Amino acid sequence: MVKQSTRDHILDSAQALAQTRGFNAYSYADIASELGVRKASIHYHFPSKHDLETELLERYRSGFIAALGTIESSVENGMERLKRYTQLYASTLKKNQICLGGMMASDVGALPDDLAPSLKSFFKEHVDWLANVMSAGKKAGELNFEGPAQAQASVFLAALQGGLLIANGMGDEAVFKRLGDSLLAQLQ
Amino acid sequence: MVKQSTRDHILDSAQALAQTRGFNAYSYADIASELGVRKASIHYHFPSKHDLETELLERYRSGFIAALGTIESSVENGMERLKRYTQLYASTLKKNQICLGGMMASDVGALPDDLAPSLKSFFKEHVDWLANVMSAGKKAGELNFEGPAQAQASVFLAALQGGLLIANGMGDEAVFKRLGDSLLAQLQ
DNA sequence: AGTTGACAACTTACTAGTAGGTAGATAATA
DNA sequence: TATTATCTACCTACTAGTAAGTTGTCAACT
Repeated sequence: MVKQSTRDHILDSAQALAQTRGFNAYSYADIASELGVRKASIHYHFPSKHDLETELLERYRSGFIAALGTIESSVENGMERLKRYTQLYASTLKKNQICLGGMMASDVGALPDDLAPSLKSFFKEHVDWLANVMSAGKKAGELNFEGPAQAQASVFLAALQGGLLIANGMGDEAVFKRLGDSLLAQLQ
Repeated sequence: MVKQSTRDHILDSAQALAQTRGFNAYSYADIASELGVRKASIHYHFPSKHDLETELLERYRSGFIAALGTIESSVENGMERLKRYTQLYASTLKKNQICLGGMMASDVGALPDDLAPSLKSFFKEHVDWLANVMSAGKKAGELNFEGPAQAQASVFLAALQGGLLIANGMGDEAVFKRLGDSLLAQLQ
């Protein structure tokens, strides 16, 4: 952890608020009071909320891609890779948060239109990564499923996103744990 | 369609707004202008926004239970019942909306705590209904899956909720269509 | 039949508080 | 001395919510 600038702190705070309360239920005042600075300082770094939102999504996207790279380089087995992927979601849930992408998707009707392409890419990247892992895992005999890997990957992603949503809504971590286990068991 | 009171119109409008923009991104002013009445009229029927939210969820819950009853009484086959269930979600997506329950779950961090029990019951009702359909369908040889029906039902619900979220976020109905097909095919 | 009272549904006109955003002064840093 | 970062102080628009008054309907009393 190198030097954390105010700018980074703002993004961190905004992200936590967005993933907890929703993309449209936090304000510059919330961030300011959390960081102990004035609202105007935040406007200095992010002139409009739209600027902040744009950067938030971009940072989340690239951060997630980095996390996927870490998984690939640290474990070889397909099943193990999927397990690690679900753990990424589980750690979000522990903070009573859902995926920023999922939150944006739910609030897309109240968000500026120009965020949509980036959000679309976010989901596409995840499905593609999962499909690759599944395809390779099947070939290696580590994973077992019928039909195209792409379809299987879509179901997997949707179930995790929905599971995160439901478990968060029910305030019950165990719901997500069981879901993840079932999901992985089906690929055995 | 019997007499639609202003009260019902308010609920309809609020529900549409909540399912489109999010539970915290619509105002009494939005509803008022949509209905052509004054804000104060809405406060007359629902003194606080909390009152409106509570009733919104209750109405949605009981409406959904009624819809599940309709499915049960109109089709016998388990696979057909699940298909009809997924169509309920698909029709929501057509209006660029997601499930009100899913929307609430995403915004639960910014919602009054006393809505939580009702939301929890909402998801529980759905999983239980799906588990019953699946269990009966398996016994009748109409559905095919391994492991407990409850686990299967949880995955099914999570995948549909997540699929709705993702398809809405991507602005692509076909994504949900394919997901529903895969999901049902896996139970064949 | 005509008046009265009560109530439901809705209005206008207002409140205090919060939203995002800006101008201009000031402090820290290179 | 510039530049960067932060501040105070403000603006306008909008938020949920309230008070008090107006309308229409309907039943009870005379």
